[in-house]
Amino acid sequence: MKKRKNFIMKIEDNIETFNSLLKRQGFIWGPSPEIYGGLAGFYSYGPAGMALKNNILFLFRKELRALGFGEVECPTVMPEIVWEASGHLERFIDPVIKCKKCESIFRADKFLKEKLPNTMIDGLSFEEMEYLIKSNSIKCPECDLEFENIEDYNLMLKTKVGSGNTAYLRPETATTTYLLFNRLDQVLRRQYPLKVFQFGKAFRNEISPRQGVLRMRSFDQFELQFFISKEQEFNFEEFDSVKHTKLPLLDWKLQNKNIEIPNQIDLENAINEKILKKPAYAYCLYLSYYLVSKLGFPEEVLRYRQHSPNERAHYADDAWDLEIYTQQFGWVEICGIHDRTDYDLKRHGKFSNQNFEVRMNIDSNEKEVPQILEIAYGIDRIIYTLLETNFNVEKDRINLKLSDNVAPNQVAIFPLVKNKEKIRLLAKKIHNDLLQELIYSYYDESGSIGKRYRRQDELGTPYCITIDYDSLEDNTVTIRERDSMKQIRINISEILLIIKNGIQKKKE
RNA sequence: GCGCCACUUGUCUAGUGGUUAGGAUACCAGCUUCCCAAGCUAGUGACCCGGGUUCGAGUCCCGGGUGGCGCACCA
Repeated sequence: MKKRKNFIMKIEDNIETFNSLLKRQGFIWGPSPEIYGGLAGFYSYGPAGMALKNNILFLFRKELRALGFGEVECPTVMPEIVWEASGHLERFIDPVIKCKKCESIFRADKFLKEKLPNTMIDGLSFEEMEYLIKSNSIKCPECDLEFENIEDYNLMLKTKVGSGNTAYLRPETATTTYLLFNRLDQVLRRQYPLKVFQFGKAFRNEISPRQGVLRMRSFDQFELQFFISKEQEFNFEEFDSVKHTKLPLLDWKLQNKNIEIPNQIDLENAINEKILKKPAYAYCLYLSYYLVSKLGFPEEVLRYRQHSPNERAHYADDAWDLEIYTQQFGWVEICGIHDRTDYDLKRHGKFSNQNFEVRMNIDSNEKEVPQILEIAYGIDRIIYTLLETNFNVEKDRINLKLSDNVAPNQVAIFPLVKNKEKIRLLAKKIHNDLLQELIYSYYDESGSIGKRYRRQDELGTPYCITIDYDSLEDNTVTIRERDSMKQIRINISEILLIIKNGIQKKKE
């Protein structure tokens, strides 16, 4: 009889393998709703993705609590006046001209600037721009038809509340945090800088969302705010303890020279060399790095890139992006650090007729409107980049090298064979005991032992514990480490400690 | 939004007008198994949606959706 050749499945080391892993293992699904064909820019998280996300949120919250931050949560819908005050209404509505024939769409102001280089376009009203189009007989470059009126394309999702009041879904969480300023000032007892953060959904009606979860129309932000005095920005206590931290900084002057490689520079030097202006802002760069460093990104994929002056948002005095290098999309912004000055509070003070001037320095009677420094993470982008940069194809397996503290399953428990009842029962007992200790344990008895190891490797589970015949005699089990695939034999009573502290301690 | 291309089970794919829509893998049930995707047996599961052409459409045509690339957009 002919023996069938062992089938060895070749795992392709490419981005398609990664993309299918995201779906197969239940990290990210979409566009949602998939059964109806999907709506572009909207995605869902499966159980594995949600477990990962919750682990990240838990870590961030724990760290921030230790640093004295308070957490708030605001509505996702806010009335029109909020966005008038914040400047988003003006900045997020683009005037566009549409060709009636071929449906081509252009930004009206940019298009006019190009066609009429000698005319001042900035600040013109829609009517004035329409007049320019008609008087100069400006035509569609595609099909030569004359343009008619200007329409607005609104990047904010608009809705009606109650009896028809116009409201918008927030395009960022930050603004909604600022609206709580007078409350926070009281409840945080004027201990400046006030430190707060908010996690939640924000919405942008992207014209054409692409790149999967990197440009969603509904996405999660995690935004930290410092309300701080001008004096404190330059004289910031915590800066001293972090000033020797080196960060990979790519300022805009380097970018202008087409330099792509950041300088590893310590923060004190960055201040001295005027790459950064304010120690408090430099501390924000440090803090943004500190939180991300808990998640297990490889060192070499991370950099800080400064916005050039004309790339900055309407409110920003200085802006740097924390970027991660990905195979699929190149450098991806996962966090923006913005010096928003007193722009937001001044505007909201004015539009709401509130006085947001406070006395921030006990030595002085002077009042001032606080400055705001912001650290804004895109949680979905963190999840995507973390998964992609931790994804590895090894000889005959996929290994998702997630850190112990973010992996969806902390440990998996297997009976070596499933047809020996005593082994199964012991395995289930160990599994249940771990669940009781709030360890995310996963029980699996189906297929061969090797297949079960592979399943967990794809989910990034750092440890697998196998209960075998010897376990019944001497209360020991094998624990197998994901990356090395090495196993050691430990006592059942040691499991909990090893899961909590990592296997390194045991080896030493 | 525009142009070009694509869309078949959970995933990857074969299928150019008549197929019980094929395979791999996954999953599930059972057997086996003293540690890394083994083997055996059985099973579930798909033509993106709508319309048209045709005796007959996964296949051709039109519209829509979604994705990829290019343009535009991305405070």
